[in-house]
Amino acid sequence: METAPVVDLETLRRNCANCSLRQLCLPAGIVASDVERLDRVVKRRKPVARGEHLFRVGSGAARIYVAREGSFKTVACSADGEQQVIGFHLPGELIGLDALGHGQHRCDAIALENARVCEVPLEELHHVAAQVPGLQRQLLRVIGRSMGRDQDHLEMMSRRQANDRVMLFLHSLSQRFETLGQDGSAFALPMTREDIGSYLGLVIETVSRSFTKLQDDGVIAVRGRQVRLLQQRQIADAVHGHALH
Amino acid sequence: METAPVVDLETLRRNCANCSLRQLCLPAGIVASDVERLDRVVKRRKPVARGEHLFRVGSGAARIYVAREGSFKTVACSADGEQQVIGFHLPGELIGLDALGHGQHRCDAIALENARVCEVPLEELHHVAAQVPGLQRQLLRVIGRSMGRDQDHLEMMSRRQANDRVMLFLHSLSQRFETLGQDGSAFALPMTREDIGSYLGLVIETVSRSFTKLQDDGVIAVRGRQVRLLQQRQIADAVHGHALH
DNA sequence: CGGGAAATTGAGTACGTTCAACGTTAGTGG
DNA sequence: CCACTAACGTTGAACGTACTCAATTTCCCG
Repeated sequence: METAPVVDLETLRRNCANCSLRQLCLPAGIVASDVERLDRVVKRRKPVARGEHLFRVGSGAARIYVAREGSFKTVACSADGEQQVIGFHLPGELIGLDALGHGQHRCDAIALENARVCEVPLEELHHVAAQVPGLQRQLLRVIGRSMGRDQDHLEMMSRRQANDRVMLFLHSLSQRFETLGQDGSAFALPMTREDIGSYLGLVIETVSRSFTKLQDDGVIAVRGRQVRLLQQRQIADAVHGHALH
Repeated sequence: METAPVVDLETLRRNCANCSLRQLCLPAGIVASDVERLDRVVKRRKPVARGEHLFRVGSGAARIYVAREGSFKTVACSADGEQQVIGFHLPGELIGLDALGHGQHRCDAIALENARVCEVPLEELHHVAAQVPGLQRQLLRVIGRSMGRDQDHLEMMSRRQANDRVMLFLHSLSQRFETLGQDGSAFALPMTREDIGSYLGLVIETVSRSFTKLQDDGVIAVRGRQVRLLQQRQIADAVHGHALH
């Protein structure tokens, strides 16, 4: 138990109105009084440790989550136990939308680092959204952005050359870090090479070789999980299909 | 121009309450009086001819569409003009969600056959959804199903073997036809081999060879676009990862 | 019936996978 | 604080599958 003043500070620091992700999250574009109503249905969950599951395949979809600190991966499991990483979720990005369709999660969500999430009960969100017109729109916008990232993923998978896939991947991450107000040209990968390989449909060795190749070509600098994009122009060109050969 | 009685029949046949797709579409689970309110904002569009665009990259996202008769493909265009089929849309399935995120369509939508769509202005849908709680939920369910199909697509792309991709593709189509109340074990592909190849990340020759191989193995029977699934068990096994070797 | 697109088939090549060995990093306990 | 260990990552050589290029056949629509 804590004394009253401390609780207040904690509350203040933690609610939507004061969240650094506010612009990216559900409250964006909603007037202060309505943010308060939204805030009341958002549960702050205790931290999720690295490697811990946020939810699992088959569990009900009573809530959606927003990564608040730390990033997550979602992993689809075939019946035979083969796994595939289908998404990475940086702070401000929604997790758990996969269950909207049939009420059951189709994938596992696992924390890539020690993380923290906001938890939004769907039923209560519906109630608030019905009363706050802007929230409904914003919910669809956020869902739409999530679908856009899925489409980006698909575009990566459709590239024939492993190098192109990796460049697209780095470009996508770069943009998302910049959206978070961080440096998009130098960042730490929160995931392993194995995760990247699974996400891109490549084996780990190929990912490793691609990183090495891109470094040799002077396009990026890699050291472990630390990455710097040296020739953003070249990467952007590859993204737009003007291949380098 | 038509005489009054004919118009009435047309109207009756065309509105949501009498649509054969009702169970799959936005009205599902909404009481009759509310269906009427939804119905009032749904515009029936004049038929879309085979090969015609429903919308194009960059156009605003004022509306979403539901395929009513005939199917569609959505095609993403890289800046260099390279195209990739990112989705097929059978009757009852939503088209145009790709613009929810940023208000602009990221792909072209093209009719694969002479088709007909329902057109739903987003702004008006928001209004009705705010008043009809069930509609909001149903909209999210339909969106969720659409995301589920995207995830299925991704799972196809992640398969290493071309045969597996094609089998997953046929399985997915089969299920969707059955949802429509049609025969899931024998159907006509609405799209070309080229479309299939683009969708699966394979060249057209590989798609052709896979069809031939699957036919030689007795798994399917193909003749042009007419397909029959002979060993659904084997296909289901492949889908679940128990490869055939 | 003719023309053009769609689909099939064949041979050679390129790229990523597989299998295997080695290096490196980070987290743990003595 | 350092040694130890296991997970993570890199590099190399041989192989296999899908791609490329090219020729031919089938199908569909006017």
